[in-house]
Amino acid sequence: MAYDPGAFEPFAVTVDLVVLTIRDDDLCVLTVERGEEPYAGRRALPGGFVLPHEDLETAALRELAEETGLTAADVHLEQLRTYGAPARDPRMRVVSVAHLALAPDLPTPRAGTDAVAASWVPVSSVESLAFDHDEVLRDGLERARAKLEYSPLATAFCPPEFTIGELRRVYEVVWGVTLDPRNFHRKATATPGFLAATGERTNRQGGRPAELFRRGATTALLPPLTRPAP
Amino acid sequence: MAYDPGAFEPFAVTVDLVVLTIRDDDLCVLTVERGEEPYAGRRALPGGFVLPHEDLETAALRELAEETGLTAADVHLEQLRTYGAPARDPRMRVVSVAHLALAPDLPTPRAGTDAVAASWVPVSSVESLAFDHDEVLRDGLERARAKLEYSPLATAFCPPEFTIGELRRVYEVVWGVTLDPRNFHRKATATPGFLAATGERTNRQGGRPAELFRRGATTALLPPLTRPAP
DNA sequence: GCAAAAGTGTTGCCCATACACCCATGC
DNA sequence: GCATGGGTGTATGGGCAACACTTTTGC
Repeated sequence: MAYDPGAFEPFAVTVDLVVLTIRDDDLCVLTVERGEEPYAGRRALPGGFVLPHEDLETAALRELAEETGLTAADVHLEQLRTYGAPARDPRMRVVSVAHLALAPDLPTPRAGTDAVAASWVPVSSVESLAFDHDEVLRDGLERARAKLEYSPLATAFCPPEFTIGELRRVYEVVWGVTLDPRNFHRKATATPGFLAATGERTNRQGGRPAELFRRGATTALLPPLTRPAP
Repeated sequence: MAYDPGAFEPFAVTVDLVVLTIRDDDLCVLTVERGEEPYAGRRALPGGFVLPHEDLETAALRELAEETGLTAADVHLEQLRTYGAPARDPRMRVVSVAHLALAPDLPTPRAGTDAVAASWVPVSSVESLAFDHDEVLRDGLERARAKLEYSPLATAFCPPEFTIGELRRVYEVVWGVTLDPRNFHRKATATPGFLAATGERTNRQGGRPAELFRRGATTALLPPLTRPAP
């Protein structure tokens, strides 16, 4: 019965990454081009095998660093879901623990070592990824959209200091909606722990200089920022 | 790099189950007693190895049937999270895909084949489960509590036909709160797709006979049933 | 009648929306 | 001045908590 040693089948375990960022007011996902069969030439989500003594999250961070140069301090990373259909990889039995990462737009394109063909693709124009990665991406997007409502996750798309307008654009791009700037401002600043004022101002957006904020200490938004119906 | 065949370490992959039910107005979790080392004599969540050609969800359903006799039609089952710390099992590298199952109270105790020491334990009096199962249980409870708000999941704790009062008691027990019966009734019946009237009545609760409902067709509660603050 | 549970009506408050309006900058 | 984005004030409407009240059973 359970955990009878010796009676188990070996599996390969990988981590796959749904890395999202916002570039030019577009929600983008990191993809790599596959060089070998199966799915040679097709785009896929970045990922790789978990090493023998490595935690799952550590493996995800290592892959993320290899592909983007980003480290744990730069991104939000969380486990998404595990995919283990028997035939999802035609070569062998592979169970993949997918992770979701949210990153601010990178000024430097990429610092990766072996990220030969990695590139950001707007999620609206992604199609036919390798393996079951279309489904993984769908699940990741759904998770990200839902979590913006009740967690301060949107700040993960922003640089360390940001304006309310920049934060609002994150919500608008991820949700694909337009929000009232006045009401959004009131709501965001009124939610306790969401934002921490810096006292600084910037006029990088043009118009009247805006206050700069850092992310606050809370991990949950009470009350939540609700998504408009349709 | 990613998916280089031959360069992977074999892992054991298991499924673990957080099976919740409500017995005597108490939220209970299914546990088994371990017969062998490690953690011999300690209680643990039920689980076991994924078979070579088996889907993860299929494996979870098989384990669930072995322990409880419950089948897919009887329960709500969803993937919870995957646990893969290198030393979580001292014998070998094991990655466990935990699942959350919600079941109505079972009139028949258990129909399992090898469920020697399986038993329901109130979650308030669970302590020191084997492996990392305390953490798994905590995550499962948190998921269940959160999902009652925005999904019709509470009906999974009820028999096929139930009254509003029975449904309300599910919320009260899982959340550990008391709810206003009048407002709950209004809210539950007003949420589109949540409940389907049967036209039948029952007086099994005593007092004025209550209408019987079945679960409705929706998978999301709009608007959600919000949990009271503290 | 009395207790218990189901269900309805009503009221007042809070909060979200919509939008008028003012502020501070670049050009 | 004018355009652009930042930020505040305020009215209106819908939802929800609180609770009075009625209904229908068992004893």
